[in-house]
Amino acid sequence: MVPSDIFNKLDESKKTRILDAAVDEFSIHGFRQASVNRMVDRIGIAKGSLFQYFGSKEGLFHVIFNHAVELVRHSLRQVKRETSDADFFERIRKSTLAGIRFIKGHPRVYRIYLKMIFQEDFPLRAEFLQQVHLFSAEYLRPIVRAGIARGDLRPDLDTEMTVFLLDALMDRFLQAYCVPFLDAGAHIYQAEDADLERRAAQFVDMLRSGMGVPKKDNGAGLEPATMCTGDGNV
Amino acid sequence: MVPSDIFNKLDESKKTRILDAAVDEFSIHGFRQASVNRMVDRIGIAKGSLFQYFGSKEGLFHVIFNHAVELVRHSLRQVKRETSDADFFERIRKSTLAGIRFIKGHPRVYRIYLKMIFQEDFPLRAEFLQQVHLFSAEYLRPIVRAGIARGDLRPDLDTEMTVFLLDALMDRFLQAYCVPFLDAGAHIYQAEDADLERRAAQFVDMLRSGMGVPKKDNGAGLEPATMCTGDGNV
DNA sequence: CCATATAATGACCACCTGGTCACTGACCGG
DNA sequence: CCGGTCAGTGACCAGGTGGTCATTATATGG
Repeated sequence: MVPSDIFNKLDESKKTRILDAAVDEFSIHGFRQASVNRMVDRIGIAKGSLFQYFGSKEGLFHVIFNHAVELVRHSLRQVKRETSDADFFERIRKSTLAGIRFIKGHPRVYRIYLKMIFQEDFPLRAEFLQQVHLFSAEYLRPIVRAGIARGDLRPDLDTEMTVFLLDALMDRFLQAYCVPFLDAGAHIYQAEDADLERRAAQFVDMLRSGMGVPKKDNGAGLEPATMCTGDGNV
Repeated sequence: MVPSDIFNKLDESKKTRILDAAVDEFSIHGFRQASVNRMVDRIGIAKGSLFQYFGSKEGLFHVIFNHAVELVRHSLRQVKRETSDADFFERIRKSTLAGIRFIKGHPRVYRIYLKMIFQEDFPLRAEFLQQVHLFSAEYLRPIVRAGIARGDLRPDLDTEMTVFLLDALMDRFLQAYCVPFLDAGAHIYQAEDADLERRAAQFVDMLRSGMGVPKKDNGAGLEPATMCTGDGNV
């Protein structure tokens, strides 16, 4: 659960080196496939020491993991504060871009998260995913509620379904940024900031207005008459 | 690449037993963590036999994999045929539910797919994901184009972004059905058919109309006259 | 300078992995 | 009944795993 006193008494640079190597290993290989031998080789300490510090591979992971949770929590709080009085769609847009920023700042942490979702044999997987779920729900639901209250969102929305859609899309946006082949040709994968901004704006616009032709009056163009012929074909 | 002649000459029930055990093992453990020893134990044949049939663990996986691709391809073709003359949103709704049906029919195949996305060390990962990407693009893009042509979709849509959104949401809908904690409280995970139908309908409605309050006139259906006033504002 | 407490070490353990190959025994044509 | 073919076998291999612990090195205090 917690690094031993012996570990805490180490000088800071050594502690950093150790944790850094561990994060690296877990982010590349997930839990099971991560190798304690490789870690100690890279760090340059004896294997026995690692086990003295953390008890087991799982204990080591636990430490890394708690640290990651703290990072995420802190980041979420900050974004929420920064956007609290903005329009609903602006909040979503900014939150998405904040997610991108987080990934850029902590790419390995995000990779560990991805591994965790889809690898059955992570320790604490269930508890962890439960936490992420709570994060997401606790983060998005109030935003949706506020959006309805502010009059940004249709009041007849099903909150749960709305949260699901937002969660799904924001999550996928982030995944598409760092997992190849997940962006379905939208060129989000490792895109430049400017492109990401544009994509995020597009995506939020679509959230707002949907994909369907406006039911009534889309004054946009020419000959409004033809656009409103009752029959479906043109 | 291909099972040896020796394997093909086995009687059908034995072949099935072998492939079935392999699919099971891969779907539970992914590639790396899958154990050939466990497979042969379960099947009740000697380890040497498996290697005689498939050459290597990777060769065995290749056979499983090709079979899976064929299943998916077939399923996609069928859905496309069945829905070809429906309204855009109806096509999306039906496609999503067809996805659910596929997962119910081939849960292990879907699990292998999920593992593959997020596990770096799958053999052929890149080629495979490329294929899935093509499937998705080739499947959705024509539907979007047809939707615009039919007048179901706003003609000003960015096709790539639209495909991305659809892909993201449909994929997540399916994931939420079979991975816990991914449905953000929408109760899609292992839901009953009736609930799924309702959720799919809701989700398609949101795609159509978006979440934002309608810009102008939300006269809720009455007075059809107002629906076709030529001028932009009401 | 020694005695003691404490931390670092790496050889070692049991176990598991994918893969090999000399052997076995069933079958078949002559 | 023989010789030959051939699929099936499982003991065996080298290499890796997480984890242990007797031994050694280092620091501390009297």
